[in-house]
Amino acid sequence: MTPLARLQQWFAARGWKPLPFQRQAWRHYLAGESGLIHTPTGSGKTLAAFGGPLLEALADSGERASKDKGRKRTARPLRVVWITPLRALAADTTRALGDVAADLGLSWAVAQRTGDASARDKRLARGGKLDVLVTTPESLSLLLSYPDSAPMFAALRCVVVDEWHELMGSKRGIQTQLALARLRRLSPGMRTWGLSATLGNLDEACRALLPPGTPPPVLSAARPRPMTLETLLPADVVRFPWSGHLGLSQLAGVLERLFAVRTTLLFTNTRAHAELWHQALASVWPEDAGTLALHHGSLGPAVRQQAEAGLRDASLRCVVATSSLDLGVDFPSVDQVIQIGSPKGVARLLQRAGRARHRPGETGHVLCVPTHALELAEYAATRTSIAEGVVETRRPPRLPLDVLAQHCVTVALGGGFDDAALLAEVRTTDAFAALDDTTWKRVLDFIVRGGDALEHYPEYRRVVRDDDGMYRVHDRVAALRHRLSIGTIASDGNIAVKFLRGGGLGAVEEAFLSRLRPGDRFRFAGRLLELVRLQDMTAYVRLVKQGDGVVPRWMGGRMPLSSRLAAQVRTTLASDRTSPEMRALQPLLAVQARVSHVPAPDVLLVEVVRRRDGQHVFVFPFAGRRAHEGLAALLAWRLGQRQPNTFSLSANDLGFMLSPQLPLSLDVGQLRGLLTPENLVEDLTHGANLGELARRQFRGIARVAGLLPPSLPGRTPRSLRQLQASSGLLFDVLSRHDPDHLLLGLARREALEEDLQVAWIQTLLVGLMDHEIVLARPESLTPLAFPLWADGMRAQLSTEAWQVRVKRAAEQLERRHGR
DNA sequence: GACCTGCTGCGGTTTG
Repeated sequence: MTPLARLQQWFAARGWKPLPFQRQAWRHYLAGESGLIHTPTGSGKTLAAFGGPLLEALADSGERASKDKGRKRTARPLRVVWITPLRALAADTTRALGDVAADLGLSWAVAQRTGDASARDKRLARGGKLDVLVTTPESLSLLLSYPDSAPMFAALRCVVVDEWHELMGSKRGIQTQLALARLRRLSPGMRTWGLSATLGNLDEACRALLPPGTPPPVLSAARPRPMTLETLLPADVVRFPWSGHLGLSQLAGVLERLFAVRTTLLFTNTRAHAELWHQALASVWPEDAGTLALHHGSLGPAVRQQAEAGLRDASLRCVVATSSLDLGVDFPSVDQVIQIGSPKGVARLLQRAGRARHRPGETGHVLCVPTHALELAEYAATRTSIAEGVVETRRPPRLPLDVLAQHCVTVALGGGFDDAALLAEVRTTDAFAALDDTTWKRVLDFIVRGGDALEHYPEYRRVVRDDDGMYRVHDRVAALRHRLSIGTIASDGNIAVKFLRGGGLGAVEEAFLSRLRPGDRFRFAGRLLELVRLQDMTAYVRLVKQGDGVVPRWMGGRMPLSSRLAAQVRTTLASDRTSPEMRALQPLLAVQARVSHVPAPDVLLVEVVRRRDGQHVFVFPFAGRRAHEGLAALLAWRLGQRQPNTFSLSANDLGFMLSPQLPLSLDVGQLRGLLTPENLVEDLTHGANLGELARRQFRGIARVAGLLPPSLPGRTPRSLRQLQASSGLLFDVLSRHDPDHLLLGLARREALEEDLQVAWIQTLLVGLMDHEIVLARPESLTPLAFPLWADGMRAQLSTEAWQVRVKRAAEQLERRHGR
């Protein structure tokens, strides 16, 4: 039987037929090509990517069987490396790939090599007795840091990178690019196949992943599954909050929908919100409390695994989760997905909606629960974007030299490298294609000597150039420290939360816990806890039955609305009159139109309001929160240059607010002058305090580049304060003695590009040049301005004073608008 | 009567 017939037989035994994109993928694979498989639904992608290697192996084993008849099998080389971003996926994939191979009669050893892999698997991987290796980018780098790994990869046929859309936009993706270049060098015949969800820039995804050359095949799995987006409309939008994010006023409606089906995944945008929603649901939960669970990234593995197991065996009715459940193992028993608050992006909502059960022929569905009125427009805009196939892009970082430095030490450790050869290899990656000779020399100088400012510290002399010209690591301590700090994810300063008798619940930010005193209560992991003592970066707690407690606020990503979605919101506000959300929002938009203007494309709305608490200037570029923060700082700086003044700022996804201490008199002409793209970088550098932003960026960079000592296993982890101190010290030393240091330059560049989004602001300002500016002077806060004003007040006032102010303002508005 | 904007991800030990 031919290999293809064998594989088809395997499909037939399950009542399946190979899908067209799977057959295409196999054909390209057998022709020796690399490519990308793009599957909106995720179904069938594993077999699309794994079928090629299977067919090839089946053909080989047929040949070998006839040649080697009766002879003992010789050692087999590793054939496939499968990279996944999640350990949980590695375990699942290992099982799945092993099963298929075994079914087809291939006596393959399939094992995983991740941090939590079994000792047997690790031995197999290091010992070179494997056919298929499932791993993470970090573990792959670790393997490359061992000198005995090179022969192991010498006959590699294929690398599959799963969930490439997740990796490509981050430094983990860059680490992957560099590792792939290494593998291609060790095994020149190797193919690369990527698996990706829907993405706005598939071409870029290919460039970043695949070897340079002819345009690769990009295969799509069938047509996307139709998806419907439903909004839980508030009973009366006019009385619905104009501001706020938690949305507990919708609790009753949500509860009703929860019990209309068996199992629900309820997504919130922040960990604190997940805790609060879990608490609220638990207080009205009509059945056994054990059927409600919580899942977020600060919870310990045991707590999370319990929730995941409950989803797998369908014993849970509802899990309240954050992005920690966006990806990962599929839970076929989930019937319904609910999204609380803003979806923030098309891709994220699609991803979350896709977590609900896939039944053949059934459309996907997500129920959106607004937390304030304007989110209705976000939902309508998201639906339009989905219908038009507009999905966000992910941009790979350019020339991240910290990752390169780390990779060079890895390669030096894994048998050493020749300067010119490694440079050529590194330049085959998309990220470092433009790396110039000078910078390369400085990277080498950095890992060999520590650079000008650090050359007197022996711990920064990690790599040695030997007499034969090869760069190697000789020092055992340096080797250990390097392996301990491989990877690009920095997460420090968390305090473990543990019960007195063992059991760990997870980790909470140092800044939060260090404010509590023994005896204080807080809510975490869905429980009310009392702090007993704080010791060695661990908080020992005991369970409290009743009472009240604060919920930690974590510091994490900012989750701004994607710029694409923000722009769509403006279009929606201006022109969508038919969606249920926008019909519901009409009364509010009528207020907005009456007292000011409703924003429209090609129009920049500016509102100047005078209140008893001072003057407020609201600007609505609809560009996403990050850009608005930068723009607010820019305008404040430019205004301050004209006349000394002090401003308080606030920004959200739709616009920003400037509240000057001395009132301004603004006209359209002045606004134009303030919004000029000229001198942008310079003004932003001063206005947003780039130095401080760069200093903050530097901590992560220093860690990736190997300048910060890793905390040793089994020892008390270093506190955030210690880390900040050592990275701050380094930053100062370098700034003083080596101001041109390549990592300082990188920190400034990242602060400009990522924190401040200069490129995007530049595009925006150029675009605004031919927008009409509408300057309105409403007598009171408009529906658009209200959330910004409330935010700004919160920053200034205590919680209670803030509540009183917001309430009073809301009441005034209500009277004024005749509600 | 209207309040709770800060996500996710990984990683070492080796000489019994």
